[in-house]
Amino acid sequence: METGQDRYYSPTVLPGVPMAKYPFSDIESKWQRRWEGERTFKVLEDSAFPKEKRRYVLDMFPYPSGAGLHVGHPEGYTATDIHCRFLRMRGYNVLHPMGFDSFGLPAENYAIQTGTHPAVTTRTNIERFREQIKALGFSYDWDREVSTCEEDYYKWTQWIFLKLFDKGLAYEAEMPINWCPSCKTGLANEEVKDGECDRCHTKVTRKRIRQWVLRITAYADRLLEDLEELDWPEAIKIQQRNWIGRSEGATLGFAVARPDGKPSRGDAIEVFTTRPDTLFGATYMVLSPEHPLVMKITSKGQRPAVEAYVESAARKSDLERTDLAKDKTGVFTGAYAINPVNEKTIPIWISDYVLISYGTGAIMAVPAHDERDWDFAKKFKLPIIQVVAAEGSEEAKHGAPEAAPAECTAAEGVAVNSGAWNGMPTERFKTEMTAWLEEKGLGKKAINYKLRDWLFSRQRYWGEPIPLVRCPTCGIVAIPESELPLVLPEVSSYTPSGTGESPLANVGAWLDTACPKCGGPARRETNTMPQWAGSCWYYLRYIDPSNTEEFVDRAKMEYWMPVDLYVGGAEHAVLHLLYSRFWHKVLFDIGAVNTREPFLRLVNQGMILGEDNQKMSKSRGNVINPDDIIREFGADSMRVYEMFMGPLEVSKPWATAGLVGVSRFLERYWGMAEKVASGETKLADSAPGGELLKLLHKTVKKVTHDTDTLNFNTGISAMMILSNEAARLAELPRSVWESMVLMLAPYAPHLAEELWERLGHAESLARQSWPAYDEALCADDEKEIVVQVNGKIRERFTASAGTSEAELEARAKALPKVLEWTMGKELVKVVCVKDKLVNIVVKA
RNA sequence: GCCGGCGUGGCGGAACGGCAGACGCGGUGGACUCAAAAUCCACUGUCCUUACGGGCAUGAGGGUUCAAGUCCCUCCGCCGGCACCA
Repeated sequence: METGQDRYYSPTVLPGVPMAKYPFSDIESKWQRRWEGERTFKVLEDSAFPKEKRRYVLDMFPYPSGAGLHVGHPEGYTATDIHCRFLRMRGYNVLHPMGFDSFGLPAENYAIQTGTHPAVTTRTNIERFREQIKALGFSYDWDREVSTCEEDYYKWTQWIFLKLFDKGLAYEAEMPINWCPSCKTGLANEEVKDGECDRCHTKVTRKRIRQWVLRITAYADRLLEDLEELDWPEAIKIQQRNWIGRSEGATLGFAVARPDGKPSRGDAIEVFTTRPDTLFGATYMVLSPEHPLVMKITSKGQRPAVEAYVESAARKSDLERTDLAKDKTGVFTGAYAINPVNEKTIPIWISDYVLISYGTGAIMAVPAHDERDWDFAKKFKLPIIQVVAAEGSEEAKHGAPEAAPAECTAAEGVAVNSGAWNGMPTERFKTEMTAWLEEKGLGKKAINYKLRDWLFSRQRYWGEPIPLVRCPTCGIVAIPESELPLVLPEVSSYTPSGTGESPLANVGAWLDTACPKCGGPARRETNTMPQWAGSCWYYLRYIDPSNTEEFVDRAKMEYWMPVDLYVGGAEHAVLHLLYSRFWHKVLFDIGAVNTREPFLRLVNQGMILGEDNQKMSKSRGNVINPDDIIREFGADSMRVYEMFMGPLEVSKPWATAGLVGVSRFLERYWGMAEKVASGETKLADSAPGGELLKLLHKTVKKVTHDTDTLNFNTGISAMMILSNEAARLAELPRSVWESMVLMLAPYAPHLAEELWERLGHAESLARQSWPAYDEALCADDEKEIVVQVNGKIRERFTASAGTSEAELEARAKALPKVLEWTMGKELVKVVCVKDKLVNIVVKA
């Protein structure tokens, strides 16, 4: 249907949008072939580049879904590509790789439906993704591509797991886990959002199964502290800090009281508190329903009620337990504990507002100074005693009644109703009380984290098999490194087995093996690793992707690491970024990497929304497909438009209409080249002068700076201004035109290469020197000086740059317009800013 | 509820505490054309004024300052994260 002539025009995307005129399709495929054929972007560890002239610029690699690329993917990829091309032109050796995060549920679910092996689906999808990514002309070194589901990759994922296992950082536990009934697999805490599965939004339930767990909590402090040294968005650091949730306080024991009121010898209830200063206000205790002491201390009379409560709590999902947060529930156990500071007997309750998984699973309740305890005490009519008073208040000075305050407050202040400590400020009281507890052997300083260990096993097929065997005599045994990779076997059915085990449990021939230690019969681990495993270390494999001896060569790793710039979506704020930091630190500890942190600088690109300002989604029908855009407008237009839309870090709506402005900008370059070719514009060898020279240098300065700092939108704007001016010229100085083409190159590399070639250069401009600018030529000789009277602009005049403030003031005061506004008024003061303004302040 | 981030023309967005609205889209008028498209030129925050000019404008209200979109306080709205973590 298409004729040669209207090949570049299609009315389908946006009727009424003008056709593009330059032959971008031919140009883009030509240069993509050239780059590929000549390995233009292949990069080696060349020692001629000193350390400071090397850069590792990393994109978050995609999961190759069946839907193909959407316009969000190329945003970050374009940004890094522009930056990398710029760096190469500035003489840097740049590592810029791409790969695929290719284990994961979608391919496996498709396999369950159709019987197609996930590897087949995955490879097809990767082909498609790679093609789409290449169509945008990114300067990746494709020789370094990795794919996490390939044996020669996951061999090393398994190898790292064994290192974790050797270090005691991987352990097996039977515990209630987050279970997604739809994915039929366990989930890490980080993968549960609002009680729903992060991936499929099914409500998560609880289930007890045998699990592999990684001891990420052992690294909590380092994961927290080392955030300080990272050049990451503050928001992401805060999210990680909150997720780790470090809190300082004390643990202390409360003895359980015997019927006669004396402390029993054996049972003490240990609690964690961040407010040891409020101990005198602890009027009751609460155990989590799962607390091991519950049944032991419960009195006969309360037993039926307690048992019923424990059982109903067990039946509730985490979501229900937190959803019903507003209304507290609980049951008295019939037992009492003794408050160690005043030996008062206080009742012990159980309630599900106390979590078994945090702290000790038990609390001392201080209802006067904790909102949750307050609600609970009010509901069950438990005593409330104020023990903190606002500094300077009446209570602080003269003491408070031993009763409930008007309202609950967690604010700090000074102690009241606290015996000898009365009047002591909270901060000091905390330390003194902790010291007192330590001295008496009742408690000690303690630190707690919200972070939980990482539930690492999945009951699914399409992931890295965990390289362990279970031997009846030797227990859990790691398989020897020489047997890696432990290859994922073929299965007849991908459906998870009903028992909650992975489909691997049904592959007898694979399952039954010999124990590597004793040689006796043993059974392989059937769980696989979560999707995060492969992405935890892929940035290291890019450095040495085909090494069969090591996960990465030491010298090469030292050549490139750490990653200088990492660009990707903010959705990985805690998950991927916390997990990889953890693995990296483990690798650091075993001497396998040379830096404590993997990613020095992190930038999150904002989301690209649909034209309706909503999140792009199939159901909303507002999805823009990059293939269509490339076909209608070309990859260069797509690249430049995505960068022109606004700052990289913010979310912004797509507007195909806005794309035409960028398209026109690129066409102008083409048009200029055509005019040069036809002789309509003369390409002059003479040097530019005057305003044009100044504009050129200003533009080079601006584009240099903005490309370096990733402020692409304003850089493009500067090039537009220059090109608007240059296009008017009948005589175009060659040096101006060449600089324009070179500056355009990182942004619209195909067009720029074509224009460069038409300028008579045989070599690609990929490593041409970036244009230089002369600071002196960036400054204006004449400055427009604004004259304000009482802060309002009344007049302006021009003065040569650097004119003294005194002269500016004199000239400003003499202007007729200014005299009109100041006549007959009292002069208060005059503010002068060199090269900018004069503000005359007068009074009526 | 708590913790972040953001509110600027019709739209996307610019703006070291110093000319608010760069650049682009859209719109209006004009040139070119038989006509259109493309291209080029001019105008384009808003109100008052024939004009010259002037007033008002960066979510709302206060404050600091000679000067505030920018700094501080209060409030409102939107987006993101966390959510009984003792």
